[in-house]
Amino acid sequence: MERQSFNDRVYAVVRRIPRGRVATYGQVAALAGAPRNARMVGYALHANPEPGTIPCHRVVFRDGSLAPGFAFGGPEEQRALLEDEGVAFVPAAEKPAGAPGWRVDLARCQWRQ
DNA sequence: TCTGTGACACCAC
DNA sequence: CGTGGTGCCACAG
Repeated sequence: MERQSFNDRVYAVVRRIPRGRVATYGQVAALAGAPRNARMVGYALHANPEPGTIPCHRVVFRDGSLAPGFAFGGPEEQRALLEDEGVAFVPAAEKPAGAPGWRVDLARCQWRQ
């Protein structure tokens, strides 16, 4: 049972993310029990995303952006999902560049236990 | 058994 | 301020 790999624990944390809220890889990693394993979190979701069970689209970068290219087929699709859940977005002009044009407002929608 | 790799995060220049 | 490189740890071959 607790024999579950780190990967499985990550899925449990991601599943805990409430709708309309987002969490960063680093936060998920911390909740999983490894603040330094942020990389592992992404690897875990990509290794076994279990579509429909794990809302990986609620997991974003520390900057509020998403994984370019590995999202559901486009960050645009993910943006639509998050917006539909009630997540607030901010234009890239509001913050440093780097994102495709928008970013999740972590200040308002970052999941807090 | 060991090596390589990887949806990140942080620091340095 | 922007970009690049490194570090971390666990899983897969």
